[in-house]
Amino acid sequence: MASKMLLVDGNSLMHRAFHALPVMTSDLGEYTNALHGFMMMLLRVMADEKPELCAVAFDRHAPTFRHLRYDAYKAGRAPTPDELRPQFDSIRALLKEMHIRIVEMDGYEADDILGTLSLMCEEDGIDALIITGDRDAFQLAGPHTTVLYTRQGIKDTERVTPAFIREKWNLTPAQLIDMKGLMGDTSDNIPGVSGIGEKTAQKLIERYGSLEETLDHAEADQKGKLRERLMAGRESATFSKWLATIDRHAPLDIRPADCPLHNLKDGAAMLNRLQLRQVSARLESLSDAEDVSVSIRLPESTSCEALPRDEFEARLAAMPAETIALSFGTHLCVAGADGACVALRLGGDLIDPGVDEAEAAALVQPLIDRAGLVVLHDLKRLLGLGLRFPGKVFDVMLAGYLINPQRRSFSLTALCADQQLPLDEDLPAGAMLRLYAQQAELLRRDGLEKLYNDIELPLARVLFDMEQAGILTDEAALNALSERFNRQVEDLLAAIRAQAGEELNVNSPKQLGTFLFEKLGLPGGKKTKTGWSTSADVLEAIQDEHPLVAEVLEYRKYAKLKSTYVDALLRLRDREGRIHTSFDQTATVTGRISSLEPNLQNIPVRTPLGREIRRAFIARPGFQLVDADYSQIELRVLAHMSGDEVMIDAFKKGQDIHARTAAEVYGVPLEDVTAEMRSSSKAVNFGIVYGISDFGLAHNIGVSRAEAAEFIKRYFARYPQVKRYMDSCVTLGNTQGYVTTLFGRRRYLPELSDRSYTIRQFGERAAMNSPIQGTAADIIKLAMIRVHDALRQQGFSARLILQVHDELIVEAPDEEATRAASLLKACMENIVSLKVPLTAEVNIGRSWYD
DNA sequence: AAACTCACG
DNA sequence: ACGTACGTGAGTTTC
Repeated sequence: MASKMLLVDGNSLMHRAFHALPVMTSDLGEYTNALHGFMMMLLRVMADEKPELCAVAFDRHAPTFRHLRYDAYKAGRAPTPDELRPQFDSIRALLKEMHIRIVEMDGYEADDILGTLSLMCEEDGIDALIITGDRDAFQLAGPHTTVLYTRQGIKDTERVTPAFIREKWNLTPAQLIDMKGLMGDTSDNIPGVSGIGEKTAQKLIERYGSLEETLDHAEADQKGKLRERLMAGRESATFSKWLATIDRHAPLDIRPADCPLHNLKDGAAMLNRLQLRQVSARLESLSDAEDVSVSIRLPESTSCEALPRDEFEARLAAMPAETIALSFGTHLCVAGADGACVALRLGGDLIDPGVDEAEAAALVQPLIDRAGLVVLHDLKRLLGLGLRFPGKVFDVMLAGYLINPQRRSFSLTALCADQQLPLDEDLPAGAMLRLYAQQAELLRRDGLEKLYNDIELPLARVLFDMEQAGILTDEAALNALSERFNRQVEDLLAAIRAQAGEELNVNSPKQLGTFLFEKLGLPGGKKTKTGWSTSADVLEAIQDEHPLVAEVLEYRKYAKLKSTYVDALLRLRDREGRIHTSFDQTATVTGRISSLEPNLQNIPVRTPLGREIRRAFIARPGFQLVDADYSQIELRVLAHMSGDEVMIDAFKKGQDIHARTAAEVYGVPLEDVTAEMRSSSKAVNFGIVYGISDFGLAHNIGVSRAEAAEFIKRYFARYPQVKRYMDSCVTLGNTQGYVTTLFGRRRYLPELSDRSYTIRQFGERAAMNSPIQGTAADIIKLAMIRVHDALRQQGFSARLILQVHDELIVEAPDEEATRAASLLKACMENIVSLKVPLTAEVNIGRSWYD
């Protein structure tokens, strides 16, 4: 395979980065915004393209006559801003640290150097990739030279190839210079022919092929104004073409092979000193990326047919099995990389009986057992059919989730549509092979391979085991609660209706709102789009106005507990009394997992009454529940990711973080912090993690917006690096279009460029919250895999059975409980090493309540 | 199916 | 002038 060289227009990219980003400084006051933008861009392209060679070119000032091109160029430009100029020295130093070759030469612009190097690449059989924000470089595009043009800002790049240029102007790359000779370029101070713009220039060059031909035929072919202009502008046009022509023969004393990339990480120290943490993180992940390239020969076309059972079985037995894809839907469909594709009709009706799913699974198992790689959709579901996958697996659903967690569906249909792959809904295995090839490339390009291989795929097996295990519930306890709640609901309902004097449906917000705010005339603000709001906070505010209001609140509490929890749990118990939730690994945009049918991640705990429900979740006889939860994981993640010294110090010292925050913000010694001070500081800490706004904080802790704003201001004054980090999240979201967790999980943020201010604000909060929430999710997922595997390897009977975001629950035999507790705690605390310790609190008890 | 409400981290 | 804390799932009513 030909190697690849990255050619960077240093000046152009620095200017682009500078103007795209707000001014940033290190704590020593060095300007860093252009550095940040430049490096993010460069590292992203490196991650995407994996070049072996790289050089960065800079313009070099040269005051002699020979270097007219440079002066002409310079004359048209505003002087370099004071905040940018010093950053050129810094970028040179940084590139040196990273062993990236800088190329510059008196009298030559960066684009001459890139033109020369790209020509050398063509001679040496190397693919050249030129990164620039200068459209002049388009002329350099060729069969082995692609221009990555950074558009407005630095997040978008356009791949400019000869085909692209042909598409857009119907010209060759070289003809762009002729066109420019005619039209000129005000930003580069190229005069062109006055009165001729892009459209006319393009038409003329398209017709005559070159500037010279155009000018030679002007007198005979043209008439009127155009003829006059062309004839008058002849000299200017020729000069302009010369100005626009990039010199591809600069006398450089290096060749592409002299510019290998190596030891990029040596730049880390300088990045840290400049506090370019995001760049650091990206540099880190860049070098860590594994190369798990896919090599399968995809068949030209797959025609697939449904076969009778015997024939199907025979074809499977004969199928080559280096790589196979299989899908269970209306058919069991199996495709091999050789293009063979066979299917078996499943679960039909009485007239046209298909084969039973479990039976079909048994038929295909031998093929799976000898397969080198099985491509499938939703491993966890297939495990549920009784299939086993001893070898390598590629799950297109999980891959799709990592590639973009935001899409609403990860069905095979949706994923294929996403990648523009045709799909036969009944016989999709062939399409799955193509989908796999495309996704594998995307995972590699986006640095998601580690997340896929080390987290999501192994986690699917862990979640499957957890779902199968389930959790035991105490039927008698649930029945008792049901009856107790039922009595309360009935009594309260009767009391409410008696006072109301009508058969009010308290469950109907519409009826309730009308009654409270219109019939009774209680004060209440209209809040929802359809009418009166009757939410708890509204009702709590008017409790004293009428005794009925408090009773409605009471009623709601009991009704909720009964219907959503107690009764639902009773319904969902299996024969042994165990409840099996389903974990959805692709439901959230941040990387958390969700739980459904029933949702065991929102079992009440905050109120004493609700907490009673946890008494019904128990260990089976002779077993204990071992429960461990991370303490303040999100704030610890924030401390790590922001690098904030104060916050890191608090966690290192094992301090109560909310009290420490209060001490900082109120400016009092830790021991003088009152409960009230701690409580409001706790709310601010939550707010920080959510992406703070003064309005939100004010709303939450019941102070004025101005007071909340002041609070936030003082907070950021004491935690300046948190402030800086939050800002950088938003900046990153804007520049690259997404934010990432510590492990590289992405969330795209189209909201940031929405027309609506409200939606953009939302995007900013999501940009701040997602890396934190997502990193915490990554960490606990890793811990789950470790716990699951460790329990088995060490011969425990104990099993992981539940996850509630920052909490893991294991069911362990009595005699294993203590050891399981230690293992759980150790796994969770040591799964990653951050700048602050992670701590997990463990409890052992017969019930979840305990 | 959407809206409202409320349970959790 | 606008209108907001982040991430979920479920039961009920209403359209």
